[in-house]
Amino acid sequence: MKATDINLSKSATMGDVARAAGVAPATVSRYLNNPDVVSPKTKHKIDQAIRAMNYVPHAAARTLASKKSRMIGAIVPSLDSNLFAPALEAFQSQVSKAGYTLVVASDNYDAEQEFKHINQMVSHGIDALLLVGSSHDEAIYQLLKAKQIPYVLTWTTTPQEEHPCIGFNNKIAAANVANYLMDLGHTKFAMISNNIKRNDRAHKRLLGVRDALALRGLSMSDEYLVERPISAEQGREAFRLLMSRSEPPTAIICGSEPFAYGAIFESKHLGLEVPRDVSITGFDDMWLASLITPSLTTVRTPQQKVGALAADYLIAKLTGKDVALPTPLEVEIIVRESCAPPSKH
Amino acid sequence: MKATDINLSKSATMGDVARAAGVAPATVSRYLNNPDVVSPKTKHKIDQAIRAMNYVPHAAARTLASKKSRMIGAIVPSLDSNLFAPALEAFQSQVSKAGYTLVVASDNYDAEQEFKHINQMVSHGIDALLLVGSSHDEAIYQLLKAKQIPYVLTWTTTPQEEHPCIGFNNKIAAANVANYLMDLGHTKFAMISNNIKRNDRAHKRLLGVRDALALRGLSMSDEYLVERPISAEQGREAFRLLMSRSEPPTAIICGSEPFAYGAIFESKHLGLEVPRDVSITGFDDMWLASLITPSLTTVRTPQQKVGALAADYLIAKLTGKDVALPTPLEVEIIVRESCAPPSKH
DNA sequence: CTGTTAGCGCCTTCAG
DNA sequence: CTGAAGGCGCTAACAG
Repeated sequence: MKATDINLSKSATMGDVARAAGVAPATVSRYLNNPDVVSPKTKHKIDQAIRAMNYVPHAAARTLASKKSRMIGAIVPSLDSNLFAPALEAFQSQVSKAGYTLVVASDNYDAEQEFKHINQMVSHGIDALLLVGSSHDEAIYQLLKAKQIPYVLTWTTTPQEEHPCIGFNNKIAAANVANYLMDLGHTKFAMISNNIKRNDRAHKRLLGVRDALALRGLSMSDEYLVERPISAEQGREAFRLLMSRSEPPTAIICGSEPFAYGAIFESKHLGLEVPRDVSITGFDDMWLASLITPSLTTVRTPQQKVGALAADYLIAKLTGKDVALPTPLEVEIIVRESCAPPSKH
Repeated sequence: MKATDINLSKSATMGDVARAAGVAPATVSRYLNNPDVVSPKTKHKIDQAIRAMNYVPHAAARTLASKKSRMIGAIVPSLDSNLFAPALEAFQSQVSKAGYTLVVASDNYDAEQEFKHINQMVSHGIDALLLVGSSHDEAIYQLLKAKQIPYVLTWTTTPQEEHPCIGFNNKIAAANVANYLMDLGHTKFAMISNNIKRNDRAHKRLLGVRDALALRGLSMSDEYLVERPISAEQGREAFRLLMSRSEPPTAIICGSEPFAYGAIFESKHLGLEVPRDVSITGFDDMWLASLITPSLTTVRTPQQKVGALAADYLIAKLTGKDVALPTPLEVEIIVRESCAPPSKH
């Protein structure tokens, strides 16, 4: 009923608004982008006209003329899986609060897909970009640099590189877990991990474990490293496999939490008792960790914080503000029931 | 090293490509949008030029000139929570496969936020839009209609309305659950549900239960309906509350699966045994359903299918193809261990 | 504080 | 099958 019907077929343009308000288009533009420099009087007139005509600025035209799209991109390995969801939710929240629109894509841990998506996003003119992990095609960095698009790498920290990162130290976190288990007396370790070639976080966690073991003169042979796609179901299978070894491990470090859930569930099917027969650790501290029986000893990672900080960083960067270099986030081992000293026999 | 350095500061434009290829910009445009009408010879020249200069079309300019942004929007209640993640992942996959870019936002079940996001997306020129559920501000439909933007409502089916929907019948699904429990002999029901005012799917599920009960001369009073934000933790609390009633229910229907998980975990704390002391049902059949003890009787909903079909529908619509009216998807009760006849006493 | 003037990069008739 | 010309809606100097 409103004045909507004025432009049912053709949306009102800035020109229309300007005419209706009796000002020049440029003034309307100012009203929109820099209201402070417009006199209250004309401001009012423009405001009236805008809501009367139900005017909505044309973002593409704006992008074309201003070189700023007000869109921010995010590429995650997977939208499914709770692994990145909390961070993405926080990211989207901050991003939209700042008036930006979020563009997302998932690459399924596939570098080619990632590259394709980034190209598409760049073509769409995204102003900034969130990436997960630290291993990305060099061409990507070149592209981003050429187009001067700010970006952050999340879930990682690589002080030696010059890429801005927001995350925690996966290697140290995993080493801490290994140390905790060694303190309990474990020496026979196994690890269930995502593909270490394609997933740099998984890789770093493995390194952390290996380093920690080495420091105490221990090691983990390759047969005790099981690489799987991340899911509880895969965790079950991996667990079964590991426990069927002639010499089963006394502690299993799961590089991703769903593996740990699967392992714990499967232990019941196998008639094994956690932690008496085998200790299990997770990674992330998802909601199920405290509810499952036995509850899961794991490392708590600041997921929403990663998302929120990443957004803050990018937005600050876009706003031209001073941007504090993000420092690695803290990570904490949550001790629950799934670990115990190895049983002697 | 490539010819990338040609335009480090300023990206190559179509004009640049045209000049390099010795043709007119219009021809390059054709090559991009309608290759078939370009001769193989010039096609080759243009191709060369494009990859030599590392040319990437400027999406905003394209949108401005063509009125098509090649972006598709999706607004979901939450990116977190596995509730919509599988569907969104499938949606994104199809969408990007078709060359579109996905724009997303979450509205936290808040109508105002949803409206704001839609406006923003429309301003950005999205070509199509995915929405969740059937209750949306009338202004939204008007806007979409005015701008002629195809859309789908997902997770719902409302044949009486003229909105295209892709989903299943929540009411019937819930009624089936109630019937299943009544067949087992239950008469004292409770339901744990998300806010029924803000979440139309939750509302429909409640109606389904109520209707089914009524058909057999039963009913559920308001004290046995507990409304909570969706999470296992809330499910625990709701369960505790319900079981502390002087006359506890013998069957609890959970409108969302996390509630059921929480209820089952909490039952152990309370020294109750499921299903002996109380039967519990879920809704969605998430991965945990089969792993938890007791495993969860629930209704399996075709989540990725919803996402994939929604994408197919919208893309077909955009392509101008004949679009079959989507029919309601099937839903299936998965009988596991969490339900049994009520114990007599 | 406001109006004028040029484009931004591409698509789309319309001719040829 | 290809080229030329105009404009999509907005912003960004530049004057006034």
